[in-house]
Amino acid sequence: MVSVASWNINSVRLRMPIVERFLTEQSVDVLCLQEIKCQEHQFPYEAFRKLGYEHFAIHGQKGYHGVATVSRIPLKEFSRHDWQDNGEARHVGVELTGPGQDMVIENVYVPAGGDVPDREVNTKFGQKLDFLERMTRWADAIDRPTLIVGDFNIAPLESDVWSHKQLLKVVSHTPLEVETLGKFRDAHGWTDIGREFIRDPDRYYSWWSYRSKDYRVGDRGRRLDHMWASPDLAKMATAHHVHEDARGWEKPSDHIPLVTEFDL
DNA sequence: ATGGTAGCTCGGCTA
Repeated sequence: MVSVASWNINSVRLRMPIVERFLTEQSVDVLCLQEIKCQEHQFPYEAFRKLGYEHFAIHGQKGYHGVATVSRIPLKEFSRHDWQDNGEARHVGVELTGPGQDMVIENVYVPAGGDVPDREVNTKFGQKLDFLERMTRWADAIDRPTLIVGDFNIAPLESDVWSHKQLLKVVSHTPLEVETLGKFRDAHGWTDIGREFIRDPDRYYSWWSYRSKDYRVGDRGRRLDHMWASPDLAKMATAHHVHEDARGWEKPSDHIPLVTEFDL
């Protein structure tokens, strides 16, 4: 049995108290973090080692973005893709070398894409689409069982957002983004593990904005975080957990952790 | 129609 978690942590240094709480309570084998907002040398390695997590693949940068895969199972880092071609730290790929041997885990932080869903007036939106298209070309060539997790910054289904109608022109839920993410899915035949366990049209959110006093009011959430697996690997998934309570913890991230368990 | 909050770092960007 191998369990893998994904969590956009919005500064790993500031968030260590709730990371410790999560790891102590859930005891996952591998934790994939996005938005660590620090450089490799600033990463809180010791705090993780004390909890039994001694294997790391960190791709950081100063102040923004950054991803980290932390594990109590030995791993080997084997790739850092720059699908935006601008030097931002948004991906790290590892291969487990202990239990769950040969499993590949890709940890990705897709660009948010700015406010205006038009690449002519908003460069960031174009960069987001370009990132997804380069990732799609990469996925087309994958030839081993792979799990890709992270903050995709897209909520593809109507049941992934609090109001489909009100978010149709909001970056993260526009038809163009959903179509572009659909091409990525089709390039490898990914299985959306979250939706295998919480079927459409059931409500499933992983993010609530900080820009309201109480995230519970109106429940204006979106499912921006995902765990997608190669078809054969997806068949080995035995459970999926959405830790919504973490949004209400002390000094929370605006995203919550997702966990998938595999019988390998 | 607008502005609302958070983090990094100390002005302004990113989300």
